[in-house]
Amino acid sequence: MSLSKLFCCPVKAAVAKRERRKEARPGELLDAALALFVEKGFAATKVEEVAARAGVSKGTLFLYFQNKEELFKAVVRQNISGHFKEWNSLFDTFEGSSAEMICICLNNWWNLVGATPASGITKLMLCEAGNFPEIAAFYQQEVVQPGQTLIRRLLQRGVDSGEFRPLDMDYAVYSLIAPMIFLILSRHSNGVCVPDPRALEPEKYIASLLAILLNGLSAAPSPVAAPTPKD
Amino acid sequence: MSLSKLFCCPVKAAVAKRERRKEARPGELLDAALALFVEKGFAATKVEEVAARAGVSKGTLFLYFQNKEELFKAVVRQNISGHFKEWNSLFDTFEGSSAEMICICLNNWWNLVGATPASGITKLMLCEAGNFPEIAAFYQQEVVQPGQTLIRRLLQRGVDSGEFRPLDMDYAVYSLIAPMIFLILSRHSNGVCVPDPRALEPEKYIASLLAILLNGLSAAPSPVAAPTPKD
Amino acid sequence: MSLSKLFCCPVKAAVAKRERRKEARPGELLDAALALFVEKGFAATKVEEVAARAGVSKGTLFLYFQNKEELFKAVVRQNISGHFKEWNSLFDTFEGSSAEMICICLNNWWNLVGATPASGITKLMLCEAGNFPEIAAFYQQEVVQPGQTLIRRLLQRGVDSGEFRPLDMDYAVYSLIAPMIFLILSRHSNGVCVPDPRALEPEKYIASLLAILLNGLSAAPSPVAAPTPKD
Amino acid sequence: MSLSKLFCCPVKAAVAKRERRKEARPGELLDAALALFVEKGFAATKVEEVAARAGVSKGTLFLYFQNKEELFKAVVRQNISGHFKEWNSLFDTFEGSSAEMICICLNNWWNLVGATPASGITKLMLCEAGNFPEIAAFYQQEVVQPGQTLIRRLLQRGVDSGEFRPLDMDYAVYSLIAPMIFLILSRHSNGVCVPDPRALEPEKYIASLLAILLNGLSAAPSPVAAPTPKD
DNA sequence: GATGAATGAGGATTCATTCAT
DNA sequence: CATGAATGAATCCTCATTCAT
Repeated sequence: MSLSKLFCCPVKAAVAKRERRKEARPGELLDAALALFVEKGFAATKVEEVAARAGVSKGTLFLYFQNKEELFKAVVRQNISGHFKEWNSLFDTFEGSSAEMICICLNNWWNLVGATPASGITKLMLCEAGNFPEIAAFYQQEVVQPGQTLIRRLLQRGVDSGEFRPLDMDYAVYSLIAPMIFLILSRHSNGVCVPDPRALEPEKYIASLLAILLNGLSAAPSPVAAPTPKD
Repeated sequence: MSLSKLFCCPVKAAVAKRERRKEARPGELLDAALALFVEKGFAATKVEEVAARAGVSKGTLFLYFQNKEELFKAVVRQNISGHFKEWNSLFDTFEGSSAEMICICLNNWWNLVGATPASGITKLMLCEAGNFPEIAAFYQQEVVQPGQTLIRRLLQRGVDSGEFRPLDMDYAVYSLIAPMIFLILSRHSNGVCVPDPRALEPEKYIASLLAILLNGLSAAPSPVAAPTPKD
Repeated sequence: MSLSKLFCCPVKAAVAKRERRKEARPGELLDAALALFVEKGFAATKVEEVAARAGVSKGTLFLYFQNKEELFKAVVRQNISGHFKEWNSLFDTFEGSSAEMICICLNNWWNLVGATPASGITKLMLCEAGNFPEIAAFYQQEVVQPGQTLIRRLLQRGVDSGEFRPLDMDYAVYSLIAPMIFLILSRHSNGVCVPDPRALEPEKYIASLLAILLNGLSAAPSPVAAPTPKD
Repeated sequence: MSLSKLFCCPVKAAVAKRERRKEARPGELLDAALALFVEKGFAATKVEEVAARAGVSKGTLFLYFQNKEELFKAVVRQNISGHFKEWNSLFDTFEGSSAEMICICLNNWWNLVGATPASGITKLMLCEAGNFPEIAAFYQQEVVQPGQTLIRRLLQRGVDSGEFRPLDMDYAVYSLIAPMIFLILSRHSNGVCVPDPRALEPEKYIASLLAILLNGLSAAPSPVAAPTPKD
């Protein structure tokens, strides 16, 4: 063992405990804040609660975030998952059917986003969009737009290949988006979406949804034409 | 013109107007409160704003509602549409196909609920469910359960008649519920659901949705089986 | 007595008590704030103390002043006496000697400003100038400049008439300003200017000062030349 | 060059410097504190700012001073100039005229106190006297009283020698004290004393003042009697 | 000794609620 | 009934002070 190791390491170790905490703090606070903001909303969440949940005192929170609003913004920024690059490249290289691809995407999204705490951010944004227009705009740009674009490409691919029937893309995209938002909300809505959220198994819901949806999108001639309402 | 008219009538009229206003007060306050609660959330809405929007003073609000929380409850109660009796009887007497019925129901719902201010209540409940468990439970009982039951009957009717394929009802209901919730949210989410809410025409969205969904539900043999994901 | 009086007056009287209070509040608060700011400084004064001294609660203060800083500004604005118009016209019409005029001015100033609570504003400005640059600039423009201009005219009048010897006005003005500032400070300095402020009778101080000063300003040949320091 | 020099000397030097710094710390902190207290007042000055200005961390400040108040006291103590012994002995041995002596004293005071950072202590005391009664009393005892006594002896000497006219000493002393206080304040008042402090050259101000004052004090018969106001 | 992360008492500010008019 | 001035509990945020490293 070299001398430098003899001298450097203990120093490092001594510093470590405090340093590690210091570096962990912002993350712990953001996690606590996410949970509470999602549960109670921005206004109804007290900074002291956030601090307490993160195991620190009120004052400590303000060492890391200028104020409650900055904390909120940081929460949103941290939890906006940047999966789009990955998903887009998956899209470019995928060789199977579009139905298969949609199936994979939805399940993938659930595992990477929907099932994680990050999903709470959608509920948060839905509730607080009115109070944080800039953040809402940021979220729209970073999440809503890329997501919609990706889904549009997914569907277009199926249409182009003749796998799906012709679609009005401006509306068809929501056939996939709406269920994802619903799935997230059902987890945070205390019975307002789904009587017993625990009875809703996301994988089964996705499977059930896809069974209907993919069949509905299919280009194969359907004997049942959707009736047009004559209001 | 007689003196009595000059003096009495205006007074009478003034009183009448006032009386009418007096009786209208609670309603005006509830409308104002709904709008603001939906826009900003319960905690972030100031009672003074509500009063101002209703054209009365802060104090007056407290003549009609014990406190802010009671105001909230009243807002929810007032805006919970009691359309289920009507819809259930419609269901019992309807003679057409189930696809047609679903189509009518959705469009009907949009006109009677979705397009009215009452729809804001759903957004409100989604956001505040965590802070008002009793109200959430009440909403669940009065809206979520009956709604789900009705939709379940709707689908079951189609399955029973052989119009729809067999369905796992516990999940299939959400194929219809999710889009409705999404439609409501898109109006209140400031770009968080839909980049430009004004570009989303509800009637077209419903039509597009039904075109896919009813096709997907149809019992006619479909050449495209939903692929099962192998994670 | 006219009918209108019969009906209007009682109403007026009924409203009066509350109204009067409402109109009196800002003044009461400003008086309380002046006293406390002068005594303890801006930062060390708690808004609750100000409110308490004015006989109201914390919250009431914020009905009349946006925040503590606005309260401070309002205190300065209210207490900046606008005596300069009056003094300038006095100057224009005065017919006696300049010495006499100076004498009158100083005593007049003492009675109208120095002896009133408004004098505390000078101490306040001296202490807080660093923390409130804009207000300091405002004070400089509204008080310091006009005051200095007036004094300069006073002295110039005496020089022009041959009553006073030639003076370097840029410095001579301070022969009169310094004592006034000193007089004000002595009241607020807790022994830091004058061991026992109560032993300093302002009128006597002014008289003593004038006895020396006017003699010193006089154009009459003086047998004692001020020695020039050879550093 | 020997190795020992290469390795030992720098180390020694480094230690030496540090030692020197270590001993210098309290002084650097006191200087920083003086500057900031004078500029912003006691309450508005943050200990962290003081530490930063002194180039150390917040914690270090508390190694040298129990708390902020003790720091304040130390600042006052350090900056109270102990020139009185010196000046008193000068007084006892001086052989020239009293006018000359006053002239020398004022210029001497300016050079030793007025022009140095120590002068800021007067402004500080004036502003904070109300919040630190004990320190104000200490300052009064150590500075105000000796200063006043010295000036009184100065004037009395002139009166006794027939150089000055008879004076009411209780007030005459302030003819000299007021200008000194004014001179100090003008440096720290941001335009509240003097529109442009940089335009006020202290030496010229002192000269101008003495020219008027000594002439005014002179025993030579003056043709202008100070008029008595008849308010 | 020196550091700076952590603390929590203290103070500014907001806003639901009351009540005299 | 309606008003809006007044209240003070509740909350955000600051900063002097402590203490583990």
